[in-house]
Amino acid sequence: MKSRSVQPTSRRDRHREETYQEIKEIARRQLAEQGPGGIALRAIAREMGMTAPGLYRYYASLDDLITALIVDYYGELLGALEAARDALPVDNVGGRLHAASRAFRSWSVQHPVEFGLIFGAPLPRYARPPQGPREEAGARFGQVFRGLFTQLWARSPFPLPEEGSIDPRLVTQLERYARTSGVPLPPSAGYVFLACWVRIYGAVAMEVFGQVRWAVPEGGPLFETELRQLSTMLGISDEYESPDTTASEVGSGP
Amino acid sequence: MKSRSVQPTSRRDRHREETYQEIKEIARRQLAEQGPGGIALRAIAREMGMTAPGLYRYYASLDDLITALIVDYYGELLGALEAARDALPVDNVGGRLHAASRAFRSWSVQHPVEFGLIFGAPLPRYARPPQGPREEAGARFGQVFRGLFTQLWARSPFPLPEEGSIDPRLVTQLERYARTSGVPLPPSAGYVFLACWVRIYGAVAMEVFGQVRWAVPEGGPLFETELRQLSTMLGISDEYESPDTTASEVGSGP
DNA sequence: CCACTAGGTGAACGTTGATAACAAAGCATA
DNA sequence: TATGCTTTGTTATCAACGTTCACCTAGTGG
Repeated sequence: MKSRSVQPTSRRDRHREETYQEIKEIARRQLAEQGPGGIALRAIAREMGMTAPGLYRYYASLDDLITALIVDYYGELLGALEAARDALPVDNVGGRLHAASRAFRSWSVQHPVEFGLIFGAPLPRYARPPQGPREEAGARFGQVFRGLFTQLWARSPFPLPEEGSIDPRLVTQLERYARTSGVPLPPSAGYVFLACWVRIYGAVAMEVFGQVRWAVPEGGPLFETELRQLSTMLGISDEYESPDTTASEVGSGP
Repeated sequence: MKSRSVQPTSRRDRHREETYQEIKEIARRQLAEQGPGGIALRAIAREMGMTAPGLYRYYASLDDLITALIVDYYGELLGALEAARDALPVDNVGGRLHAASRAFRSWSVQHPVEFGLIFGAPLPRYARPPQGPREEAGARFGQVFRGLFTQLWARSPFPLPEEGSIDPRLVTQLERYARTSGVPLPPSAGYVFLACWVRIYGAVAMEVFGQVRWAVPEGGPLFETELRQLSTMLGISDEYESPDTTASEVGSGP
């Protein structure tokens, strides 16, 4: 790794980068089409006009490839969230929170398999690396909501549940979290944040995993209602607006 | 299929039933130890002292085996729920609801892989059968909470959100659900039920899938707090009691 | 021009799910 | 009791998988 040259994009390096992208591209299509586990090194190589062992010059194992994919997906989801958030003015914190939440659901519904990879049970043989780019991506992802939430709290504090109604052990945990991660939220506000996230995650996960179909054929309305309830809870119901009806139409897969 | 004999448990039938159980038993251990995807027909056969094709006399495919496992797990989870519920007197609806909810979390935390199989993303190559014993098991599972919830509502109606705050499409969906499934709940009460379930499912899924570890190392306290909040929302906070502290200690996996 | 290395191939190992052809039990009936 | 069908299991085989090794080739840098 002699990073001597100012122009690190040599002819070969560019080709290598292209190959990286091509591999991931094909893996993505396999993932989306065949579901997880449909990612097969040999199939990728075949489609690329290569042989399987050649891929090991790029990824040390299938797990590494999948990890790279997850990181990419995380990044794209993060991008979608930030884009939705930044489409509104900075002072409209409530609107930004709504937009980010909706973006989270939209992306998840449109990428069910990928959602499962990120937020669901770990893949069969796939061992989740404990500390790596994946965890970092997760942290940045959480930061979006955390940031908006703390802004909201700083701007106009919303009513909190009594401390007594929160499990003391949870209070301890939240205090430690606030201390180590530098999030200036009192424990009960931290709990409200967690509770909000639980509802958003729960609603989306249930929809994506087809776990709510027995009651509700399509998850959009439920999510919208949850969002609205949350906004009243956080005192930003004024900034709640029904989404564009055209944007909520999503053809979910089988 | 001549069901002529009154004694269907012939010598062979018993042996066959034993073999069924042995297969599932080994598959369960593989699942728990190796994670999903660790279930391999050949490995099962090897461990049984058989050859792989012989297993096809019992299950038409690996998917069928997994489906059978899921149904079994569903049944056991259901049993745990009912047991926890029935440990309390029938008139203590609130307590029963708490007990069932806690049983749901306990089982899920103690069976993370199995939980993923039931409530998470479908397995790689596994195609979820649209209508079968699995759906039936899911229906019975939901019935536990639905039953308690409707009882609770019939006994002492809790405050409901204004109809106007619920997405009209969701109202329509809930009306249709109440009509087709015979659950005598007004739409807004149906929404409250769904919202409660979203929070319970969300909290448990996040804990099991390790999606909340960044904030909270152990999910018990968060779940308890959620449960308590829900009970206040449903007007049964009087019947809320802190669980036995000894029962909340659960050694979660790596 | 020459040496070195990155990138790719072929063969091989051990694994998987699945099917087809065939043998041996078990069981029931003539 | 003897015959014949059904159930249960085996062997052989196929196609696919991840991964490793030895080898080759083409491009790069000195």
